[in-house]
Amino acid sequence: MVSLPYMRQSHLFTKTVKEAPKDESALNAQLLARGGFVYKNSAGVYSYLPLGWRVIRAISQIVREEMDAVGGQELLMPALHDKHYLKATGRWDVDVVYKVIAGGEKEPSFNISWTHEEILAEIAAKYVNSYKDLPFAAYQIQTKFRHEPRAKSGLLRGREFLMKDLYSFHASEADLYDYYAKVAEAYRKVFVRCGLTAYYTLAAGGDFTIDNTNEFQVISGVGEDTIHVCKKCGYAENKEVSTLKKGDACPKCDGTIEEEKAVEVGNIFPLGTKYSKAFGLTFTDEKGVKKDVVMGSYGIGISRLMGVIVEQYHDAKGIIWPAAVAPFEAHLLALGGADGAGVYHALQTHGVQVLYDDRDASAGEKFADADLIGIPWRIVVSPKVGEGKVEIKGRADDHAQIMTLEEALEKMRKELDIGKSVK
RNA sequence: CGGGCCGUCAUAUACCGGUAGUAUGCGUGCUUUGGGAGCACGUCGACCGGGUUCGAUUCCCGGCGGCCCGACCA
Repeated sequence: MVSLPYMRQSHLFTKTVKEAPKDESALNAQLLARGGFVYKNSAGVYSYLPLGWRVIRAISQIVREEMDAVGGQELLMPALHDKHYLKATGRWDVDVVYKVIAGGEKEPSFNISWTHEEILAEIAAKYVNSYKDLPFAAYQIQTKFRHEPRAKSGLLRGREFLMKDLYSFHASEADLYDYYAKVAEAYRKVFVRCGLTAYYTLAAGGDFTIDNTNEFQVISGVGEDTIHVCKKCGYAENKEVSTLKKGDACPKCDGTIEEEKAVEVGNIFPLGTKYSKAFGLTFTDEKGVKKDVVMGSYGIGISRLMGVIVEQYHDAKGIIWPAAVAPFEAHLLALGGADGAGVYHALQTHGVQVLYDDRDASAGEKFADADLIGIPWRIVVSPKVGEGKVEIKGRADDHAQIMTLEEALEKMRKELDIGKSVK
């Protein structure tokens, strides 16, 4: 069934809760749980409920558009991986890998997906023969499983999470780095569209690559990383590889280096030929010489992004979704016994994604829920507002205005929240 | 994986070695209707296992689960 761009709140099977759950202390998890966006099934394992899934889909759509724009071809790979994949690259015994023991077996013969370099390298080996088959890039949005020793911070570090992973295949390192720069640019666009200020940061590669890599970092007190950043020109280094320190002059401009906690929202890795070699992923070049394909990989944590956005966009009353990722565009409240059905249908006719609070609830409860859920525009119909008029208020605005529906539609069109800048 | 804290109605909490209380929610009815309404009645609870004890939800041990700090990490 297709998820409709409009909904009556009385039909929504989830409810808001007034009090923060005692088993969540991270702000993103508290607000998302209270609003009915997510349900925690285990530590670091969440269900995305109807409202939350709409946000995930909005973020995914932005990511898809930008990946498609740099030639990414979307596919979907399996979550269940035979052990030969990780054995081939020596990663079978990496400790975050969840291994699967089937009924009747003593030893695990599969693992569940923690990353897909091996899977796609093997697939690519079937189709790539010549330099004429290169370059290309493919991506998926899929669930990753990692046995984190300590899941924490709500959606920011889970054991199961949604990730977009893009892999690129090249005839040369030069071509890889050319594409790498294009993906970095695409990532900038993704984060801008999601309303985030993300710093392009030099970092260490970890398990995935031997080279230094680059990460996109959003400054936030809940971050697990520490970056050295010049806020004037946007130059940033992860503290783990940085030779700079707080108070130093920026090496790129006349600004000053600051030290900040940050959340990694994206990363890009030059992989080289490690995975190509393991799976016989070779091509024949113009001179007839057989060579290893050069690979890159590029990740964005989709579910983490939802958590980060909540950390950045909230107030004491609830979430303030940037319009681009909001579950709906408008939240229609019928108060004082008014019937909002007419306005509800009119908004639909004008293509506005609207959640209609038609519940038999008090005004205070509807206002509180609207603030908590955080849809960008709140539209009220009531006897007080008057026949033929609506009251409209942006979630972050202090005051509401009364106008005709046509004027309200115009206002919403004009004042689209297009997000913050990127450095 | 080391350390700390914590498991009580659906939710948030309180008390207690001897009949587990409050608020919210939920149900019914009436009254309400612009910032989580009021009244009445009703409804629902001690994570699991073992030990100590006349008696354990309470104390002890173990398990399981959750959160936090650290290490590690999208």
